[in-house]
Amino acid sequence: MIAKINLKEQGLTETTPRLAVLKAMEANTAQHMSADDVYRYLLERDRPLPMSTVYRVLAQFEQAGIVERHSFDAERTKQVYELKDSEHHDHMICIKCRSVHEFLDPQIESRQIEIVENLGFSLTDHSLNLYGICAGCDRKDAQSEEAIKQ
Amino acid sequence: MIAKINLKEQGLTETTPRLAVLKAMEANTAQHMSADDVYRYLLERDRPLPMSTVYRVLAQFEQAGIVERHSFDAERTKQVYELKDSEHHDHMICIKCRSVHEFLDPQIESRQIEIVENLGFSLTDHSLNLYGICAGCDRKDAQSEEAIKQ
DNA sequence: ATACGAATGCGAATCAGTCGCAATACCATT
DNA sequence: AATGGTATTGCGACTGATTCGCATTCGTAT
Repeated sequence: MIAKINLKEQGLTETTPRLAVLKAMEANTAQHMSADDVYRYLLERDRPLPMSTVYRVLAQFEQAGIVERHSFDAERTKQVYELKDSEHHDHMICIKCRSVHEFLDPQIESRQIEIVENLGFSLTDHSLNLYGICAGCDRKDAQSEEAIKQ
Repeated sequence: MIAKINLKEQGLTETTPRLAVLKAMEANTAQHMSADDVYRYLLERDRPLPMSTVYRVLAQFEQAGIVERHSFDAERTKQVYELKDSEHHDHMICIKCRSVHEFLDPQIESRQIEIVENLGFSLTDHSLNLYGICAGCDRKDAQSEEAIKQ
């Protein structure tokens, strides 16, 4: 659960566009949203905002620590955003259905710190993305192979 | 050391542009090369190739498994390529000087597989990027702080 | 040498994201 | 509630990275 976010507390004045983008993000916590997703959500469910404003507001939110930006797709380099909950986590991305599963593994987390320290490097951030095929798509694959055999 | 690559063995006919790009990559194994780096290298040291061809050839190489494509920069989304040696490895990127250090940690590798298996997911690929400040830049930072104090 | 398909060169197009600037909205103050 | 000054927005034009379409050229098997 993500605590209700108050823009003023994050040092941002409350403007209509910012509230709209925040609402869009809060309404879609289940998925990672691209700027375009936010744009289309607002167009359909709310009041249209120009793309440039969507980008700007998302950048402001990122700076303020309200959202986190990721770039999952190994090929296409579209960026997506998610509301930042207190817990850091890594991502597992299904290359078939593009679904994203979040996880956190303490063992990996602590090992990363060890590696980095051994090299005199100071860690500010990291991203671990696992790409593969999720259980759901795997099942579907098996089914369609069945179908072909018949 | 990377084994000498033979284009024909990888299913690619030997053309002048492909050989040129391969040479450029082989001459710069120490760094990760962007399409633009390859373009400029050829312009200066060899014979110019149009950007579109550089991109095309790099894409062909990627498909053939000759190079690997990464996107390190968390913000800017420029892609870089490196010749694929047999060993997979992860990357540690200095956010100051942009230098990239490669590493491989068996503990993390095996833990990833465990995590994925527990979730019925089949792993095809992964990327682990650690961002921080390298020993060299850390030293420089400390020095300039000294300088300011004086 | 010839012919066929594959690969290239060229520029135009696309795609995601950013920028400059005039117009407007916030909000503290009267 | 009106006012003023700053922060934010809307608009369109722009950029940088990458891709595409298509006529031309090259590589290779005959």
